Amino acid sequence: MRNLNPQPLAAVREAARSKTPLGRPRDESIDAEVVAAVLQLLRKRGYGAVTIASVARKVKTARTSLYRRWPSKRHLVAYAVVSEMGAKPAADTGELRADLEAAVQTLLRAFAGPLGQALPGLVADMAQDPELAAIIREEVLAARRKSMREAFERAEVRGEIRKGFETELLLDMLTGPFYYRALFGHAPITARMARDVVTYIGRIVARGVRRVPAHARVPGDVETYRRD
Amino acid sequence: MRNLNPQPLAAVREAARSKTPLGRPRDESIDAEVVAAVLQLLRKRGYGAVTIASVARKVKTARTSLYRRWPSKRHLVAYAVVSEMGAKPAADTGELRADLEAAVQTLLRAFAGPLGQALPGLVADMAQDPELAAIIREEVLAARRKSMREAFERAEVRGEIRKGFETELLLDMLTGPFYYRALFGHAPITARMARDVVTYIGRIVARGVRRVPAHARVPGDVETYRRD
DNA sequence: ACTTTACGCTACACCGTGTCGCGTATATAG
DNA sequence: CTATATACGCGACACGGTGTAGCGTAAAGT
Repeated sequence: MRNLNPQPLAAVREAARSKTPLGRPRDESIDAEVVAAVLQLLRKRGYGAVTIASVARKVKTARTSLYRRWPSKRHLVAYAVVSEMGAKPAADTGELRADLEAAVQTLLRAFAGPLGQALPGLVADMAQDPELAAIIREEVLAARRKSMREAFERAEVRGEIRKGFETELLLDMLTGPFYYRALFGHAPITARMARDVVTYIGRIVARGVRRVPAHARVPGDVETYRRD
Repeated sequence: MRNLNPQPLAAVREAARSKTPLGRPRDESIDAEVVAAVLQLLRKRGYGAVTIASVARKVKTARTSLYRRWPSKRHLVAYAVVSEMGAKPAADTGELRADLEAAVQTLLRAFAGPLGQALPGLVADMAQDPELAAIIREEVLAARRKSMREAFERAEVRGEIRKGFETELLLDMLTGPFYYRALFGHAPITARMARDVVTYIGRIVARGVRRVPAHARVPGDVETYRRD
């Protein structure tokens, strides 16, 4: 979670001395309630409805109490989203297609929930706060990408796919369409689409492809694209 | 441009009567200066620096004059971006790869300019204003998508690629990575990456691919992915 | 008791959006 | 030339959201 909730200076000392800090302890239940409130507001009324005041009202606490825990609204929302979208266990079925399908299903579900609602506002906040951007990338995106990257690596080791791909680009082509559609809304995000993306990615990396020798070509076997 | 600048009620009557309206005419030079000012602010200081006041100051006009022309800041920014990113001529080289490369080059350049700076804020505004979202989709995205879609269709007619693809998805896989990287910044947008995307898309659609008959397979010719 | 921290509250400063009304400038219609 | 209609520049304002400061009080440790 890193720097998202840097406020408890007392907690730092706590970790250092491994003792209970001093003074009145922080009400830990508030953290969870705030996260729940943010996610609910996000889902039901969108990013614009998430204000410090609206969250405080929902949790029945004071605005200033929230500012004691998070230095800004951005950090608050990021904390909530990261809490919800924490690292997921990476699927390892022994087959690339199934691994990727599992990963894509996770994306599908994520965009139906609060993350889908938060995405546009989150992206705008990230653009204005590089530190926040780094946190979101590392805590939300990196975990998902890592599991998919490893799926490709395992497939390569198994000899299931060919070698030498720009894996990062494959990841972007696999998941980029989801973000793209979620943010611009020009096309719906469907299970069918998720399936097709995986199929197409598979076509890129698949082995078992033989170049048809020139003498054996039939009309229509145009080979515009060089293959290696 | 459609509904982005709906203010000139007089202009409606003008069009209806095809006469000069009445009263003091609007200073047309302001429109162009405003667009230039918005784009410059966007490029140099980012979306956050674009406020009605900052634009008015740059153009040396009054805030209220801007509100007479555009109903909100969102409309103002959208108008500027659409003015800059108007429909581009579609490349038609007779070869899919070259057509796609041209389209992708356009994207590459666009993200280096004001659009790249505006994107996060624009996306957030779109999420809060469905009407604005529709305008941006139609005026900015649709034109680019159309030219790429037609490139695929021409290639299909020429027999350069196979048939039956989800073209919309191919478009998303082709351009989604650019938007994805521009918005999240997890990887740079480079000429190399642009080239590779086109290569990979080509691998998906290319003909000249023959399934290796089972009796002719050599070890390592794993065929996990069904092909049709 | 004393110290230290958290909590809830009120008040405030700041900034950006969007609206209103005024006096003035510039066009057309009669 | 007068009347009408619109645009312009200006000042003022309401509204809402962010973030800060200070107060009295509550809850822990020493």
